[in-house]
Amino acid sequence: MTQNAKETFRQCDTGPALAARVRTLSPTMPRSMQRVAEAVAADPAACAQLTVTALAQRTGTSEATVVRTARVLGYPGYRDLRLALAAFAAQQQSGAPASVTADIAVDDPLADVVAKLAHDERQTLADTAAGLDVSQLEAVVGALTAARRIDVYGIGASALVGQDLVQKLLRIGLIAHAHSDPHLAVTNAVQLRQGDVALAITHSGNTVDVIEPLRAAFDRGATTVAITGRPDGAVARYADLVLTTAVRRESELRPAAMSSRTSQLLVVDCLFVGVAQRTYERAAPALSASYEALAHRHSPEAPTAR
Amino acid sequence: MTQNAKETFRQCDTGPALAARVRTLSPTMPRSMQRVAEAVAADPAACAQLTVTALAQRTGTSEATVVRTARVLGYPGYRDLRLALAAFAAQQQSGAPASVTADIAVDDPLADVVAKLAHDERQTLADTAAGLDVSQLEAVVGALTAARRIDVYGIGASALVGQDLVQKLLRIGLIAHAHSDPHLAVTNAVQLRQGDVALAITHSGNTVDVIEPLRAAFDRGATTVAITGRPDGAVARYADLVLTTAVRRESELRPAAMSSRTSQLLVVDCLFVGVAQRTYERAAPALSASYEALAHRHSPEAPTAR
DNA sequence: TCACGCTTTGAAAGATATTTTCATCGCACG
DNA sequence: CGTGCGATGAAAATATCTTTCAAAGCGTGA
Repeated sequence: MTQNAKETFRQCDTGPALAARVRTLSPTMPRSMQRVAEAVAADPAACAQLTVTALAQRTGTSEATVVRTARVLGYPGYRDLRLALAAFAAQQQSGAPASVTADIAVDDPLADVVAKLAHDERQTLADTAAGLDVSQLEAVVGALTAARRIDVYGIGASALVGQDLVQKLLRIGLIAHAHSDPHLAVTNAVQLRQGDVALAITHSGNTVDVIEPLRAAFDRGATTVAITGRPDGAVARYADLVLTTAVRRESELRPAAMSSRTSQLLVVDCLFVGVAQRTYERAAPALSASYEALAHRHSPEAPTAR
Repeated sequence: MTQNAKETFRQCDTGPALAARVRTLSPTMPRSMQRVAEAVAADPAACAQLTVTALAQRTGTSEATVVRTARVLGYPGYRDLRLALAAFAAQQQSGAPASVTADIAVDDPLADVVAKLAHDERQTLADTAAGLDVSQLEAVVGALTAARRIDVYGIGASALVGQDLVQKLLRIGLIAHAHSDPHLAVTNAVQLRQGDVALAITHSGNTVDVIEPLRAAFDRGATTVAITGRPDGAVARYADLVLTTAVRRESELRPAAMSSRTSQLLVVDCLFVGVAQRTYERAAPALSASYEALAHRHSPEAPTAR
């Protein structure tokens, strides 16, 4: 039979993307949809066995809500979500032992803490990578590359991420500044104009201290970018471009700052590499130059692979 | 045959067993059922996307025949065969595409960059977790918990990691300072005494600017700790305790600073959680207090779906 | 504080998909 | 040349999924 042997592959990449989407989208959903999403994320294998009605009942919602959730997660309907769930469960079966997915307890031995934290950060990275909108990323890279001047706003843990970005950009010859003082940030923001880039980093998407300077830059006509876990947050109102980071459940011993930082740093790295690629002629010598310069600050030990 | 009563269906046999069963049972089947079985075995992924009607049409048979085939293959009905098919297909293609392990090229599309960076950082985390000496970690946590004062030294990218650690420790009531100015670092280091902790962060293990203050602290009798990728480096000479971070190959577009930072941050997080566990009585209220305090800095926006 | 409007939600109607039923067909054998 | 029996598909019956719509909830602004 001559069937259309061409790639009938659909975009429905069943893999980790599913869990990622659940975690990324979950916070922006209404309550009952969240319940469904949680149930699905908690036990995909079990949910794959359930009909709409059964899942609705189990989550204490209605069929309509289940279908709506499936839609938000990117499937045409529940039927397809179910298939993806089955696929996901199969893929996951050889995966992590349940113990590392549990929350960190006060009396966990340190070895477990290490395993759980590592697992969690790995998951965060996978989620972020899966959830990143590459076209937005592309646009941000373009804006950064062309910018006359780049201002970065971040507070608390996000301030460090901002500094990381700035360090990297400086290293390849861009003009970038990190601001964590809200007043100075605004003061500087009003100096920006079209062609400049203002970039705000906030996990919650609602941090006033970084939204204010971003707004100021926005009003001045600069290209504004937000790196946030909440693309529906207030920060997005003044952001021309939004890069979404994964959001994971937090707990007392695992503050949100921890996973958001991991997530944000991945985005920052992507930006850096993207810009470095596009300005390679200029960046490559700059990179080696800074490498050379640093060698002097190291003792003359020869570095070798261990 | 079996009526659809309470016959529970085991989904654990989705794997290669499916193909095997098709081959085993195929010869005993009537012609049209064979056609269905063949189609299923030939391209499970594609068949998983088809409805009964579609599969019947494609194989030139009827819905009834498809359902019968599903039954013979051991499933309660077509719906379940379809789920198994999806799971099977997912398992087949589960291995990581080799492409993500390759180095980042100047002309890689941004989507590949994201995938590669994420993959790499995930690998770094796994390596670090695997390579961490838990007994050393335990000792460091103990020292931090008991310390009167904690000084942290880091330069460049490691400076940010140091600040991250300090932010976290301050948050749970410890007295910690980050130093990235080598002179000030030494000046402060000589103030340390037994029972204090000095912690140096350096990827290369040979950064003079952080080794000097660590040495000063060491000479004063403080407990000295190194977080480094080179436990055989110069920094280890003045470190009572050494925590080893994973070292990955670097390249022009993927500076060492990138993966070392990921690695170092994991260690920092482990330290933080370890200390928080051991000082839980004090840390828990402090953590919630700082959380409360921050809430005021966020706008009162309610999260809503976009 | 209260009313307004927008969002969220579930009940039930509507549409599809799956399963069952049953009449017909094809083939082997008497 | 029948006759019997499994194989087969059309169509009915059922289960499942999707859509619609009205009511309830909730934040917003007067």
